Amino acid sequence: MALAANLKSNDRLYQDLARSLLAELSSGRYPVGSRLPAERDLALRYEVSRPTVREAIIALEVQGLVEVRIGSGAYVKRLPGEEDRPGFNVTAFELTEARLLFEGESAALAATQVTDADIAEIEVLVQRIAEENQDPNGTESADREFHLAIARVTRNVAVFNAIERLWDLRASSPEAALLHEKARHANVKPVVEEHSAVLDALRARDPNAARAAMRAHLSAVLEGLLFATEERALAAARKATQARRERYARATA
Amino acid sequence: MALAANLKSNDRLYQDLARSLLAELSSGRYPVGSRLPAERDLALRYEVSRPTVREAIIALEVQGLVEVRIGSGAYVKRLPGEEDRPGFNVTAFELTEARLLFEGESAALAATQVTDADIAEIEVLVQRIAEENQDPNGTESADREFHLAIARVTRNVAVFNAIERLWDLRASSPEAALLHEKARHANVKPVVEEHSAVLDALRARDPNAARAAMRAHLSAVLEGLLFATEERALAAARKATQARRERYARATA
DNA sequence: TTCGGCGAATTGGTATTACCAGAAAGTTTC
DNA sequence: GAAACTTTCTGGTAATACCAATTCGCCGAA
Repeated sequence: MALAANLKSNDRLYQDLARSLLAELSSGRYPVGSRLPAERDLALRYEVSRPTVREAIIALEVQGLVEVRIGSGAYVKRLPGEEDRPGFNVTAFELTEARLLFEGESAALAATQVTDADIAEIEVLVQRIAEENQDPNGTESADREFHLAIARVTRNVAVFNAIERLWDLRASSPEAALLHEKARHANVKPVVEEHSAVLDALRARDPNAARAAMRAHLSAVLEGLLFATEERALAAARKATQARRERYARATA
Repeated sequence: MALAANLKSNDRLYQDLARSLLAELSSGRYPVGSRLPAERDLALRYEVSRPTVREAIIALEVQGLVEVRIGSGAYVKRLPGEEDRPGFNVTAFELTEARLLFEGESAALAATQVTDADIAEIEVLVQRIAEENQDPNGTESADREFHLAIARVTRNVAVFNAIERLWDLRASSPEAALLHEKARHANVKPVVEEHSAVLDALRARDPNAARAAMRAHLSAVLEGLLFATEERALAAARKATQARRERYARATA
């Protein structure tokens, strides 16, 4: 099996082969620590030459996915999905808490920098969320765009990138994506209202109001998240986050 | 020239060769857009076989450093030093402003989560700054450790990573490093006092005081930064940042 | 002179074969 | 049963050949 027919053949052979091997890693066929077939065997199986197999394996090696031991074989070092960048495995709660802190300040700074053109752009994004209500993916995208647009208004690349990164982490965390989807379903209207409140604060160029509105919005998201967590019977997780939430709410009240 | 003697030969040949090519890219011999010698030429020059040359080039290609065009050659796509992660070119002002916003919240959250053990650890770090006064690198390192320790106390990995990333960006920005070094020289004692103020707020478990102390500290850093910028006769930059600073100060007053 | 096209030279893409060195497993020997 | 040897398997590297895509110069036509 696994002949040349499996290869897409738009790229070079080694790239196709690397992609195929990547897919096999993702499929769980070769768990971390296991050994890949010998180069000669892979060459036979995929009907390519051994140099081509070596090129594909080197491509995986450079990416840190496999480790080649001379005379022994190529061993799986890391699975494709497991990013090596730190902070990949953050909980949905941590991500949203971080957004609550950072995006609140982002909104406050944005209120001091915002222009009329910015406001017009953000108005469109607020509308889009309401319009794309029917399509879950659509609202997800529009929601992201709204928050990133505000971060962009700060005119601070470091601030923008930090917040964008939080969204990227959320996208790459299956748990977070799942929880947010569950949490958002019944909440599209409140989200629009809360976004509008932030927009109003920006219009008024009032940083404190913008911070408060953004924090109120993300506090609501956090609440929804905890509710969704509870629904999924993650009782243990809820216990920990609940205590934490109360402690933080009590301290900042 | 450039015989096998250039290769370190501890690793596999393709790795040595890739390292040699990387060094040549860094040396500016092959600027972005230029073409590398043909595989056959490289094989002759480095006294290796063409498959080995191909493996090395593929290693560079996977890293996004070169782009191989069939029938044409391998072209330099990106230089080794130039990180492709976004936000690499942020100004020192942007970085410190972002820290002012984010680390203020980090300190506030930390004040709600801090334990006695955390406080003991941070006390040591505050002391180290005063002690390592003579060694610029030492104070730089101790300064970083202090701020990251507080971020760690939040128990929020997303928060910690975001702040750590800001420090990493600062380290990789020559301009920021230079400016901070100039700005810090006469300010070690104030820094220790400001850090102590943050520590006191943590001891009191007072998030609002912690936020205020951290923001005051980073505001002072920002002032020093602007002063250093001025000293370096970056009048134009100062004009932009000055106006920005005033607008933000006026709005949040 | 200029422009278009054709063809040779160059370059990367891939396959084949061969041999070496390190590692692992099996066998023999004590 | 354990140690030493031997066989076998594995990756590392080299050499060669041929194909396909590109490039570029030559040449002829306008």
